[in-house]
Amino acid sequence: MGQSKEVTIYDIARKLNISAATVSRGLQMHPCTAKKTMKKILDAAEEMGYRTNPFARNLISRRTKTIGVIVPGLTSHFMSSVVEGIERVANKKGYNLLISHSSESTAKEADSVKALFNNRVDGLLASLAHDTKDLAHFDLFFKKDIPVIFFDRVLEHENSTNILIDNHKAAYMATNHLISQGCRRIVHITAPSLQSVYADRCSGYKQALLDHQVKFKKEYVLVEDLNMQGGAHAAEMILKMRPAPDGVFVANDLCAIGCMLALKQKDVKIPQDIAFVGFNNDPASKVIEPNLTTVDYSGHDVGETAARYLINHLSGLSTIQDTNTVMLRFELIVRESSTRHK
Amino acid sequence: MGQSKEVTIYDIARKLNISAATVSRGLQMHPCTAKKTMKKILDAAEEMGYRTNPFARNLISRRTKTIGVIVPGLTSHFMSSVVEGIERVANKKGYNLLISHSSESTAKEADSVKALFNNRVDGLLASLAHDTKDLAHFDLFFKKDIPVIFFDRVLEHENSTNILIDNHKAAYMATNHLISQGCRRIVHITAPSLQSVYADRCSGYKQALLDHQVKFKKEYVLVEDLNMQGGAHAAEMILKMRPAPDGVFVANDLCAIGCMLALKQKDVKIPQDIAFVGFNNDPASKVIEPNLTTVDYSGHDVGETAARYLINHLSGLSTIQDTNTVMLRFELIVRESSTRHK
DNA sequence: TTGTAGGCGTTATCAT
DNA sequence: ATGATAACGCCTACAA
Repeated sequence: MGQSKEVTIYDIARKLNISAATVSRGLQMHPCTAKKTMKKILDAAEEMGYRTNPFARNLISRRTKTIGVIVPGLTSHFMSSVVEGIERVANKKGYNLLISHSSESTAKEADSVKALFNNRVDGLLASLAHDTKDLAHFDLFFKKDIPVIFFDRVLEHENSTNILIDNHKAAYMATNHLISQGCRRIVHITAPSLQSVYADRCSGYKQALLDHQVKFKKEYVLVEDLNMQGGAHAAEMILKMRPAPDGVFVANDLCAIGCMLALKQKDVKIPQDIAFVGFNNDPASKVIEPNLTTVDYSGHDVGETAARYLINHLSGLSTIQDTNTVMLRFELIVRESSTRHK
Repeated sequence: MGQSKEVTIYDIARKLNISAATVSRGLQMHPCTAKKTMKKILDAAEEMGYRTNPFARNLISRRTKTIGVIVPGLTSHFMSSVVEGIERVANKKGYNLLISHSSESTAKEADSVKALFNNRVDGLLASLAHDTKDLAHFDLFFKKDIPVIFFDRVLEHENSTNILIDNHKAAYMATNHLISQGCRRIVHITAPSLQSVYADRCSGYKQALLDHQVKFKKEYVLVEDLNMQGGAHAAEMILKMRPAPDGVFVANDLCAIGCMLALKQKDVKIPQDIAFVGFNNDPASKVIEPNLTTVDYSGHDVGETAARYLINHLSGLSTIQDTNTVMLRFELIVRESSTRHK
């Protein structure tokens, strides 16, 4: 619409009676420019409302200063924190973000990959949809050696760097904690997902049982959508089990909460009848009563770390290949939902 | 790093022994291109792994097909829903999103505006930081007639379109509901903010009191940060009030929840002693006990509407000027926290 | 229907 | 230290 024409370096050059080349150098603070001319150029640019045209620049530099981000969804507290973290770092380093969400659909994820590829992002940060079981749709990037970093929801793959926490250990600690509180019939609720996050949490759970001579029963592993509704459904299963379970380790807080609410409605006492541990430290874990014991790790850290790694790599400051997996710290936060004795 | 060289229309032209211009037209499905050559071109493009260079294209078209988004933060369920909505529409229409968050700081907001301006976004969607009290930092856009649409957290201004709900009416209904439940000493918790969202909610509250001959007391209006901590702080104030209030209308769910938790800890009974209504239908409102009555409106709708308006405008399909404010629908969802009689 | 040629705003490589 | 000039990849009159 009313887009008035833009000021170009030629306009500045004309006004100052110098060449466009000099203006270009002045704007970039190129060392071999006379201090005086540089100041004149910068002042004129400011005054005339000049802004550099990123497209002309990118056309030459062949880099877009843009990072693509793919997340399964934005509405979870964890994921939105991650994105905030990414944005903070990217902004500071002068990178733009192209964000898209897959809504947990591999098809959409693939579309996003293609779209971001066509937009020529310099690199990609991604967290996978639940039903994504291989990384074939990322081949566009792998083939061209455009760096891709996966975070949290990752899959093993040689061509990529993964940023996550030690899910096996976290799950081990969570289960361990339940055992130490006296639980012996411990249910595990996990996602219908092929990502290692969930596989690792499940294996940590099993390992803890094993190490304490608590027998693993595969009926105790419930596969549900990891939201409140999935939790409610799991509660129905749990209510039918005989003997009744006395502990639940859930791979996600909201699901745990949905389960707790459903059980409470049936007058099951938490933690006396059954104790709970969740995962992710969602704000709602401090709202549910009793407050939910959970595994805490910072989304901001995940996002910032991922962005920093990628940008360092893009700047040639570091190589990615040598550290294929980055583990961030986490912490088990003990609250009432799992505290059976004082 | 190994960025292999890109295929250009010249490469395709050479291979097919035709001119680059024809290739260009073929790729755009320009009507006056022979069907046969077009097919050849598209096939060759596919086979050679051609992807159009958006920068060369933008350089000519002077449009970036990019929309800037500024939000105060991403971690609230509402805001992340809005962004999801925006992203969905933008994607479908072939627009990219440049997202930044102000962390509720006007200074950062101004930085983002400048950054997005320099990136030449075609338009802007923004929701303001709490302490933003004028739109001067958006002048860059206003002066160049680059469309800006504000949503939810808006400020009155002639140059912009606002997308929100009728906050006055929603607050009126919320307060009304408390009165109908028998509450007469109703506290209102609001933000230390100059946005009309909060002013309108406050005025709706006052109007409802007025219409029911309930006296307005300015001590009943508490200004707090709208998060759980702010709610806990408000609870302290409420506990000191004599006579004790019997209802609270909070401009935000999380704050309401923080307040409820703090009061419950002091053995105040909800809703018997004091009833609650919140705002936004955050998922946590179904976790707190008793479940929180709240005003529901869809973040997805807000985002999709905002994006659609902007894109229609950019496509010249509609004009923005004639409808300066768009009101979306909302609904009061009554739950136990405000239900004093059955 | 297709080809020629010029330009979009920068940057980089030469000279000067 | 500065200036001319040629890319960068695509689009679009205009001509053929």
